[in-house]
Amino acid sequence: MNCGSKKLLRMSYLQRQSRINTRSDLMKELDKLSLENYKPLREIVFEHLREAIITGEIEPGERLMEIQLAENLGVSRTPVREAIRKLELEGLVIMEPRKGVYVSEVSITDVKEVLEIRVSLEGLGAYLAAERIKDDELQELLKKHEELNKSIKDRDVSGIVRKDTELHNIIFKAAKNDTLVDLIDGLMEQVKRFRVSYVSGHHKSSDLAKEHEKIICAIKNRNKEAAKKYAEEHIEIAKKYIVSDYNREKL
Amino acid sequence: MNCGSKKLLRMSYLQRQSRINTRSDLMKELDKLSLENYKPLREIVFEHLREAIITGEIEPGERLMEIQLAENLGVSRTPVREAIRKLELEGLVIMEPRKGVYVSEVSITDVKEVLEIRVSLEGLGAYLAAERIKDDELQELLKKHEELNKSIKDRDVSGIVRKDTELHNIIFKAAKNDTLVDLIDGLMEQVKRFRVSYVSGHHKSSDLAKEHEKIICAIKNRNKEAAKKYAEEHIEIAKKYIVSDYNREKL
DNA sequence: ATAACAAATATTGTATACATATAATAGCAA
DNA sequence: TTGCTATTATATGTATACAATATTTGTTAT
Repeated sequence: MNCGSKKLLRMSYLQRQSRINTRSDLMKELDKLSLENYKPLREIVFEHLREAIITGEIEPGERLMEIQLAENLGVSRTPVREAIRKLELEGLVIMEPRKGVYVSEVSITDVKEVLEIRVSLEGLGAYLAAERIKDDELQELLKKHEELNKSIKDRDVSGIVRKDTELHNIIFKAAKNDTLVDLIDGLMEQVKRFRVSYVSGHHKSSDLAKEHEKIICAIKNRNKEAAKKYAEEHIEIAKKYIVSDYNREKL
Repeated sequence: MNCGSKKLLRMSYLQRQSRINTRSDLMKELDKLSLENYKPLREIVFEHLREAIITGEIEPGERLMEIQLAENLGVSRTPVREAIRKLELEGLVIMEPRKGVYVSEVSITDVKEVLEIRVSLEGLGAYLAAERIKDDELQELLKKHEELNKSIKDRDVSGIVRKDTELHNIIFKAAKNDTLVDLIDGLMEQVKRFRVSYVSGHHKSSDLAKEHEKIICAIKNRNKEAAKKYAEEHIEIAKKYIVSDYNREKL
């Protein structure tokens, strides 16, 4: 595993210079800005490690050693440890006290469980969105839908994945339930780690388009129950493809 | 705020004695046991603080200061900091970098959001339970239901709350989705912090009994859709009572 | 009195030191 | 060899030291 060039992070710490005593208003303003940008090292390390785990750069089962990570990142053990505590609570790593920390494995069972839940939550999101979406959000939704269809037509896979994610995010935002958004985000982390793409290659593009169409129409027509039903169906289908992809790969 | 008698925790650290070189098998066995029981200080601190926050012993908005907490608990800042990182990820505290850590506020909006989600998840739990429950789990469920009804008949409020929680837990266990269990647990923390009891005093006992009856019958009959519907209704009603309790209190 | 600045203080952020436990290795007896 | 103990190395757990920032207090000039 390669965590990037050594001492990469140290700069961001040393950059912070000591106080200048008499300063202009402009300097104060600049200072305030740089403060707003300030992130503790533990945050940087946390995000870095999370990214590395989710993308698979650090593989499941691999051990995370504090000293080694600290040296690679050019920081001390303290921020690394604090970052690891958060990863632990997110379920990305497993701690065995006094033994060490290991990147947790994601089984197909875990993914099935998560998607089972996501079926419900996506249904809820669409239901609430149909109830609460505002006009400008609806416009945004329709626009994103068109963009997605264009990506589908162009067979631009990475574009499809991106636009699809954005589309779902717009719906969740429109549902006006921040807790729901956070919950989904946390859940999907597990799925992302599982190597199959969320938008399966076998999920026929034409079907995908139709499914979205139905959901969006229902939301537009403020038909809550229909929106819920179609959204649930949509994820249910995606789930089936992911599972069958997995089985295919297992052969 | 009083976090208990000073130096309370230090014992658990000092208890761990240095190694005895030649030891019997029995001693090894004892050692293994004490190891399995071993919890890092950060865990103890974490659980302690979480409990204190959930019960309201530490109030929303209150500041958590590392040195003070460490002194009160008789530990150093390190385990306290690591515990706080976890509380932060759970949303129980809010961190402002370089400023401090504050116990997060729980608004009625948050509670509404959580319960909105819980309606869906409880429905999902009952649905899956109806599909997957095993005979012994069903027996356990029926037994708990009787116990709950007894508590209701006796007007034993704390008994009702306890049995109700246990009943719901049995259903979720039967759903065979561990992720779902963890998710619900995390979510309900927020509601518990909100001072209204989850089983509202205004939720008529007779209704409560009927609602449970319907859910359990549906599960028993393996009627998934009905189980889902009744479970959703049940939480929806509870949600209404909690919200109206809140409004009443606000007067 | 009050605003602005400066010094002092308290608190968080980070690094390091020390203690203890686990793992790995080597030596030794049966 | 095999199994045990002793030894060493390495990693984690905890405490403390140091650095930088925020906050409070105090002082001075207006």
